[in-house]
Amino acid sequence: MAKLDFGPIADTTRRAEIVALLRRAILTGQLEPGQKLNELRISEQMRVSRAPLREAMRELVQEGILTSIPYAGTFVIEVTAKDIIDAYSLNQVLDEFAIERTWPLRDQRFFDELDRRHEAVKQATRAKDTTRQIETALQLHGLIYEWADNSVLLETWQRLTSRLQMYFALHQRARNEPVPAEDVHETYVALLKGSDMRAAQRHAREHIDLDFEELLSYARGLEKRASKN
Amino acid sequence: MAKLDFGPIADTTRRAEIVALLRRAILTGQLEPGQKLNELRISEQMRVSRAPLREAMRELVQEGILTSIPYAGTFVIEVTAKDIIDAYSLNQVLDEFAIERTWPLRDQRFFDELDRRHEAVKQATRAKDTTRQIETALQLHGLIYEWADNSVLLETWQRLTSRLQMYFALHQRARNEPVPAEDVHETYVALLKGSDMRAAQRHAREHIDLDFEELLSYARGLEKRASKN
DNA sequence: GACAAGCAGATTGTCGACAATCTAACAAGA
DNA sequence: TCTTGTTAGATTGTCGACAATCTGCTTGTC
Repeated sequence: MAKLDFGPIADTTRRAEIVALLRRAILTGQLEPGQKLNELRISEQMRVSRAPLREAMRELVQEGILTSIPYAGTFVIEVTAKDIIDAYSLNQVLDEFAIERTWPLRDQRFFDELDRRHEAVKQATRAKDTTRQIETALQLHGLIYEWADNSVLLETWQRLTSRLQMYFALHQRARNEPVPAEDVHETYVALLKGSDMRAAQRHAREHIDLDFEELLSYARGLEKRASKN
Repeated sequence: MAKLDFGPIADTTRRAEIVALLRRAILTGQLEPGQKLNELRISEQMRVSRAPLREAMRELVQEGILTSIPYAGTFVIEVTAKDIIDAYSLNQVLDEFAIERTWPLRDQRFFDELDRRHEAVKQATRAKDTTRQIETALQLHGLIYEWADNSVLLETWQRLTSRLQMYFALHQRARNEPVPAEDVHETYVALLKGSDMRAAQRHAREHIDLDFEELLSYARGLEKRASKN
């Protein structure tokens, strides 16, 4: 018997598809922070009744990218500078932990997958597809979490990723300029292939990809704009 | 004008109450791991239609204590030894981080609240109310997360707490014997009041309250029982 | 007896309609 | 003018019924 892994069949509930659609719209910034989601309007656009739509929205609320106020509505979360700082600082700690756990488990398959994802980032960069660039960069970054063999850690990372992706997308949209052409992941990948775990951890802690500094300055801009209202 | 803080009004949707009811039932072990939740039966018992019940269940799925398989049902998550180990090891890392962030923010109000929660644990212990003892112990433990001034960290902790509470409740149920009478939190509280942050972190990392060792041995028992099927 | 097809019951997924609540505009009174 | 009460419209929360899907049993065939 060949050990062929078929994997699970796709979820074919409307709910699951709605979740995917909404999530994508939020994470790419098509739905802006603070924006209200009108159930009737969306359900008509999607040709779906409100029941599965509402269930989908509950999931995204719990996922942390929507927020719900009873009898008032469901809204895309607002993004403050503090949120970004908080998410980033937690991400640093988790990175360190993920690298520590992944380290002894690295094997050829890990290195191959690392290269594959790195290549995907470079390709998206060449194609100037900013949305895809963010996606692939986060997937590259997520490999250490998938490899760390800790399901709770992975879940936590995935929740965090949603927000990070949203933050970066907003940032890109705001500055509205082409993404950096040079490859900022070269060092990261090289360190993960190397033999100095501490160095890899230090790098993760100090220099996150996708220039975090810029993201922060964007966040501070948001803060100022918000305080004026 | 007296600066009286009224705080937000209680959510009075059926959905929110159902969430609370179900969560409590799961975390106290009244609903056992792996058990299926029959929508019709539960909605009749609660005198509620299936719509809000289903929405509540979606929330708990996303919260990580239920799992859903399309057209098959929604089930209480199974608990494996690995889950417990994973949750615990992540908890160690988060504790360290939370202590680091809380440390410079400690003030009189912090110490007062620390004592208050510690007292609550002792009281539950004296009353031999095991469920409440677990709850209060986790609340005591959660103070450093509430104080760390990092919303993402707090959310992560709350998710983790759900599972930890469930694990401990299962453990207590399984061994079915009175809880330890002596106070295991004395050292923890003292260290948090002291001036040696490293020592507090080390304590959190090495000796978690509510004897984790026992919990693990229980988890290993689960593993063995499961492998027999 | 083994096995596939098909049927019946139970359960989940989805729908359309109704009830409860909120918001904003307007009117009445101090 | 400011406050308070009222009302209409829109939106969310909930309900009961129907459709889609799964499960286990029965039946028929070899």
